[in-house]
Order: sequence, then structure tokens, then C-alpha cells
Amino acid sequence: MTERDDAVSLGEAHDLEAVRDALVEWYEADHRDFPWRQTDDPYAILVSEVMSQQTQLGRVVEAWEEFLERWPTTAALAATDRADVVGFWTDHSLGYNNRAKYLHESAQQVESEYDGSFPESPEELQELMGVGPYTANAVASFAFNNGDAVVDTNVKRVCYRSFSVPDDDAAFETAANDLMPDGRSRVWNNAIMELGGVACTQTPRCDEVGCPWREWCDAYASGDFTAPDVPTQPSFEGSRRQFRGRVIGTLREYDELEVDPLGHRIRVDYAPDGEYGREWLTGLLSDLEDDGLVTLERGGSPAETVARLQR
DNA sequence: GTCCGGGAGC
DNA sequence: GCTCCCGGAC
Repeated sequence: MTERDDAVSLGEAHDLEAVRDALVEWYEADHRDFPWRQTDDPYAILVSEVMSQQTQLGRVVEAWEEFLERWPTTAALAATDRADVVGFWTDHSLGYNNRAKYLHESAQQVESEYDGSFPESPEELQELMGVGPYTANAVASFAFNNGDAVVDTNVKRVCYRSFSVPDDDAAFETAANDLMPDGRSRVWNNAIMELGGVACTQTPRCDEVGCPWREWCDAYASGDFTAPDVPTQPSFEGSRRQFRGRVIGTLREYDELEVDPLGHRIRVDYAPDGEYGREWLTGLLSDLEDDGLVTLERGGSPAETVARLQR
């Protein structure tokens, strides 16, 4: 037993069927329709995965379409000169040329070792050059509905916040696989990555996008939205101005809010008694009050102060 | 010689 | 995120 024996499995703490159904329903009702979500061609999916590893999704769409137009199959790609592929990579600002080299080489592998048709298991897919555990799972899932849970930073963030999974790679993998419904890796991995991509973002948008896990989510309950990949200190200057803006934005959504819940929605590293806590926020709110933007209702204790937008 | 973890570089 | 390289263990 390599697992921590004091860890409570997700299945014991939650109705997993309900949790799974809620996410899949949410995903199927509405999601971003990237072109690679409309194919099950493993080659096209591999190309999208390799491109996505280093480039913003928006930019990838155009490059992906052009790449597949030029080299529609592994056979076409394998037959071309490596220099052409690297050239394409550079022309489209796709980052490290190594990936182009790996893609070219993996196409040749599929042609020579697999007779032109992709293997379907994550284990075999990993034999391809440039394809590690992550990409193998993604291709197996999206092309063949035959993968395990994909664990990227989005998925980690979701698990960490929703179910308080400890910041530990093995724990994330176990949790992600416990959550995934058997035999549904295609829709599931799309759905949980979509959740991390549009709802459970670094600054969370739970209510704005109607996160389907709010009723089970530890972070939503506590207001603590810290996560492994979220910087504890804001990286850029002028943060006070930034936070004034967030206060206003948040108060437009909630009629009124007490200081602590407000603080947690303003900055992920908010802690009532911390450096950027209640004292800091109260100062910020007082300034906004002086500027005629916010109304404060002082309660019995500092924590009971309620803020609303001045009408 | 082979397997594994860590760190560097793309 | 993946490969490559190195050092240590066996």
C-alpha cells in the first residue's frame, strides 16, 4: 500500500454518480467547440495535442487546420522532408522545433511500425517519439475513448479545490481516475478540462458559468480558492488599483457581501488574519467608501462589516 | 548492463 | 510536457 492510509476516497465522501452526471451534463449543454473536438482521427488529435503543449489555444486553431491541410495523414507527413515540418513550425510561431521533429518521427513510426494505423492503448501510444504519459492518454481518450483520466494543471486545480486533494502527483492521479466514469474517457476528459479551462480558472468563475460542482465543492463552501498553480503573491504592480476593480466587479454580482467572503472572491490568497486580510481589505473598502463607490455597514465586529455598491 | 529519479534544455 | 543525460543502486 503506497497510498496514505488516512486518505478518504472520493467515493466514500460523495455520490460519485451525481458528481459525474452533473459535469457531463454541464459539458454537453455548452462548451467551446475547438475543431479537434469534432474528429476522432488519432493523427489529427495528436497534432492538436503537440501544438497545444506550448501555444495558446486560440493560435493553435489556425495552425492546426493548415497543418492538416498540408499533411492530412501520417503517410503524407512521414513522406515529407523534416526541414519542411520544422519550417512550418517556425512560420507559425509554434515554439520549440523539437516538437516538429518528434511529430515527423512519430508519423514515420506509425507508418513503419504500425502499418499506417495508430495503436489504441496509452501504453503503445507512448512508444511514439515525443509522446509521453500525458499525450498518450489524451490521444487514447479523444481518438479511441480508451484512456485513463488526463491529469494536467487544470485537472489538478479542480481536484485540489473541489475535493481537497493534496498537492501531490500520485494523489491527483488517483483522484482523477476515481472520478472518471469507466469507459467514458472521451467525454470525461473533455468535460473536466473544460471545467478547469472556463470555470475553475485561476480566478474562479463559479457562478458566472454555472459550475456544476458548486454543491460539492470545498473551495466554493470555504471561499478559499488557492491552488497549486495559483501564485500566492500577485506578480504585477499596481495591484491595489486592480483589487479596487475586483471589489466593484464582485459587488455588482452580489448585492451585499461580508468582508471575508468578499476578500476570498477578490484574491485567492486572502486570509482574514494574513498580510492581505481583513485589515487590508477594510482599508481598501474605506477608500472606496470615501470615493463614493461603496457603502459600508459596520457590524458588531470587524468581520461583520457588510459592503454593497453605493446606489 | 539495466532500471530509476532528478535536473536541464528544448 | 517530453527527451536526454547523468549518477546511484543493484
